[in-house]
Amino acid sequence: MLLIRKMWLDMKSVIRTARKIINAQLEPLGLTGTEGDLLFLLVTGSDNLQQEQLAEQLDIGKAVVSRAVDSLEAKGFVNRIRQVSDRRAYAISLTSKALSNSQNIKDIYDNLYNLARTGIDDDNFIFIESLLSHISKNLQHSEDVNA
Amino acid sequence: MLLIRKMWLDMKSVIRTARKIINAQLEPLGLTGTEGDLLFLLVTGSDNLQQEQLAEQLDIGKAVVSRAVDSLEAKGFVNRIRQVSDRRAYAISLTSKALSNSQNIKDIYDNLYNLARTGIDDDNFIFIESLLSHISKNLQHSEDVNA
DNA sequence: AATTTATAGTTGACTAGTCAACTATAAGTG
DNA sequence: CACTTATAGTTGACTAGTCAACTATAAATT
Repeated sequence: MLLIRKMWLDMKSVIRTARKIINAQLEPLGLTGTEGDLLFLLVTGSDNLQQEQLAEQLDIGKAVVSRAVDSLEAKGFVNRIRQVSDRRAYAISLTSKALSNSQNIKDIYDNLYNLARTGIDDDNFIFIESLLSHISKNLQHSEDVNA
Repeated sequence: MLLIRKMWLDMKSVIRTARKIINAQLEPLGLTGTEGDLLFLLVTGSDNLQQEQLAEQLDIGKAVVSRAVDSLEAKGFVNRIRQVSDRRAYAISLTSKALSNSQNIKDIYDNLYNLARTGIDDDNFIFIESLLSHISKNLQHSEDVNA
């Protein structure tokens, strides 16, 4: 099989399997994968981000963020706080319920990350990331040109 | 930002952007991405595979293959041929319509592959694939254990 | 041969995500 | 200041994919 085809499959597999592992561990908290991603971002030092920023940092569309925040709000993990400086935007702030689960959430993601890089030393990990970033830019650039 | 978080985003971005590029080029042929993936597999030397094998080689569920083959059949690109040796299974065979488009389809995927690896030499490409495969196995193994 | 177990494919219900159209507010320009 | 353009968020329609239940056939076990 073509090497690149295998690379594609491996990337798909990594993302799919990671999603499954995360989902299974978030389930007892009553959270979906996207909701967990969002909370993880907020609990690791970036509380009070706007939805637009969440979308950008998670690399998903703002429609997904809008619905995930709806759901997190309904479940009592976050509040939308209308910004005075820009009345179109909300700051998404963590509730005490979210804070009391924050270590749990961090552990779930940290464990996944540790699992993923088991047996790969730091230099190689940095290297792989730089190559993936390179590939990503290659494709993105062509998208921009043809758009 | 955590390096691994960036790696995740890059992988997601590569897959998403590749999908968009492929979709845009398949559109004039009246094909979706999954249908294109399937035809590409069949035209690059593996005609008459069974659906189960297509699912495995594309790393997608057999439900997706079932529906994509339905659609490809309706569009006249493939035929299902009931196997005498195993009357549960079909061989998926390319029609002349598919064959007359095969170079076009190959070019679409080859161009994407060339674009992706622009500026990355062969050794590094082999290396990145081995690391991705390693990561994929790390995750998969934990899935197996916890299932 | 009859019974159980496994496999190929189909279908329906579901999840995650995209895209485009929309509302409301903000910022830039004549 | 009025007008245009840009931005934050929402919503509905759509796509790609998963999972589990099902049918039909095959293979293994008794």
